[in-house]
Amino acid sequence: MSHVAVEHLHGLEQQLAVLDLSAADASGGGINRRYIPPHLRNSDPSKNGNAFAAGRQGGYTIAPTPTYGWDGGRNNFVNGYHDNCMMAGNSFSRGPPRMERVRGSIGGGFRGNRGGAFNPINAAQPMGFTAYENKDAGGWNTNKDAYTSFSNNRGKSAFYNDRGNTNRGRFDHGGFGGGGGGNSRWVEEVRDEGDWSKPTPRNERLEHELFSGSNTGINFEKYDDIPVEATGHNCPHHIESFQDVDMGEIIMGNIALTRYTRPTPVQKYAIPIVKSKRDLMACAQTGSGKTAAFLLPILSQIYTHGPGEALNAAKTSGQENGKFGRRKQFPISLVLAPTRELALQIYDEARKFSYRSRVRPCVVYGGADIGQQIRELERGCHLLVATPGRLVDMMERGKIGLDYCNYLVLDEADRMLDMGFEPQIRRIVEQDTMPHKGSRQTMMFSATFPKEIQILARDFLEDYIFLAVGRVGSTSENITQKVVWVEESDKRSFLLDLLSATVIPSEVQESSADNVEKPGKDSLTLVFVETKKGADALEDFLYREGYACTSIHGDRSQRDREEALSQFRSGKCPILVATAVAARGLDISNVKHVINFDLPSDIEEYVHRIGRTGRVGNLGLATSFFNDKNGNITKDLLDILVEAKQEVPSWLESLAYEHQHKSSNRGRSKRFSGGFGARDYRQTAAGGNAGGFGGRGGRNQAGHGGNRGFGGGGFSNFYTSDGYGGSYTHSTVDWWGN
DNA sequence: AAAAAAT
Repeated sequence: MSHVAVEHLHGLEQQLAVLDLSAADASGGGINRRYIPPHLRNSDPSKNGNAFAAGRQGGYTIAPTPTYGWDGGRNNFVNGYHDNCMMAGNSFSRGPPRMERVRGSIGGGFRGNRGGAFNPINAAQPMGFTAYENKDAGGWNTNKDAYTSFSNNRGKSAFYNDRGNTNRGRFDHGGFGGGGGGNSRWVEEVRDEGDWSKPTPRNERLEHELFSGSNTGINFEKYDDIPVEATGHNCPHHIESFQDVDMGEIIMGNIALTRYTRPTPVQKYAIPIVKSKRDLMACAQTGSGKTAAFLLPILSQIYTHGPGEALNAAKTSGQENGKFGRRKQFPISLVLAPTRELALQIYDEARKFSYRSRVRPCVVYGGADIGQQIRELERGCHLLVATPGRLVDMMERGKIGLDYCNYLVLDEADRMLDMGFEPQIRRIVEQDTMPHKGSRQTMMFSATFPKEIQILARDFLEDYIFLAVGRVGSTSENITQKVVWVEESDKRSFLLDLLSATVIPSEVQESSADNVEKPGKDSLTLVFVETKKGADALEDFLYREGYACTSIHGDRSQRDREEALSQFRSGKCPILVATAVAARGLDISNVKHVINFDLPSDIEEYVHRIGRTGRVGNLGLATSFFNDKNGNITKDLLDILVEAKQEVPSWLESLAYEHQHKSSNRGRSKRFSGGFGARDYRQTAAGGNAGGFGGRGGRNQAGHGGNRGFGGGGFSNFYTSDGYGGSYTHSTVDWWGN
């Protein structure tokens, strides 16, 4: 783990010039002054080193961390209990309280808003903490007063105006709850009205459902290699263990149940940042543990503060005619994600961390029955995970109000912009009833930090901390990347050869007993193709060849997509043929081999794809079929291979050379356009990073921009964006001319 | 000449 304070501030001017966000700062109150990203604002670089960002010339990319799962708890569970330790660096004294907004109360009388039979509290469970004992970890520290320990000088902010909370607050667990039997409405009220910081009773069936999933192995030493850099005003100090920051007994209990042992680097930094109510812009990949990095502290805050106004709004929404639809829900937290599968994945995590709490997570996304989703919402929704389109739909139907959404997360923000979601996102965040920035807390996650994302950060975030998370130390060395020349007509037979070497045919697989781990489960192969038609055709072909395989792409029904994914994950179908839909974000562990049957035209897409493999201890293999159709990716691919110290076929080298001299811009990826020009390189290195990440040394390819300073550490993948006077060029025309 | 996402 490195926390690097970069000493110099060269390049700041260039950075600002690049951004040129001056007059466009409309959201800044109309003052026509140059926008300076908050984390760059400090005039004393020695205190707040941020040449890191400054030297980046407007954008860089972090290659993905492979999809590490969590340790199965086999080793070193460190802590049994909270130590009530507050971080010395926590900046609770920062500025005015964030949640200042006070909403007028809506409607009057109390009325239970959920007549449904859903009973979140298992009345049959005995109350009292004997039921909470967790022999593994003792994570439930029942004596902890999470609520008061975080009050500090912030006190109860006005936002969490305790209207309706006069009877919230410090109930003993016995005060409520015991009376739950039989009366679902009473139970519902208990769910909302009780002390949100106290765990509700156990539910063994649910507990088993949520936490019995296999925990996949992880090598923490590798994680510790991931360099992280935080810049910004009064950046809270990072934590080293989950016990270093008080997240309350519900969270700690669920951490124990998930058998998370130590925070990943992004969690070490993000958790205290979010807990101290700061906005966050994090460059990190799925698989770095970022889902938990925002869910844990957000949920912790919600447990600590209770539902506040959102509760009353939800209660009374059913009473207002017309204005609100019946039972409009007012989530306290919203997570936006680009793909349906990713949304589901985040939702699944949220269910774990909201176990035994009063928070009810929901997920909405397209392609699924909206009626069903609405019914789920109406049973209560405190944390909503959504894809943008369906959420807008829900808002327009009056099913969701964002008036009390204190926590906003944009996950895979770059991806969402790439997919054209910006209008919907702005519609959701800026043109509706969501609290303004500064009133809400906003967290953005993105693999890259191009200009578009910086603008979004400027518009959505307030005085944010910028977090740059590298990837596992030598990830690129964990993944063996092969590029083979295969003509189109030979691809299928070549694929069969490849598969026969690594995949067990389905008959063999069927024969193994159910209780034995299927051989296929450990050798999942992900085959990427470029088109949906191609995916269908190839799946068909493989099926006829006797392989248990399935496919996922955007034309398949949502049900089929989810089915395919689960069959793949479970090893029932150890081969998945996929289009770009599966390239990013999906946390599919155990992928041993990624095959680029068709290479993508965008190097970033390539990097994301191969990032699906490469788990520690399970060396990953990525094989790409290359032929003369792939000219556009030649140069970038070469750069990646060299950077990752992979074998480079000599024909690729000469092709790249030819290509470079043949034409100028064409075929260059937008993010990597200009590649690693010497100019870029010098500026990045001179920007203060040279030697900064020392690490294991050795990234010294001539002309390989921006990497030397980071040694062998994860930052070797923070590519600078260009060689064109420093501007991040994003063409509005894509490779197909659309 | 594409994929994704609301219907």
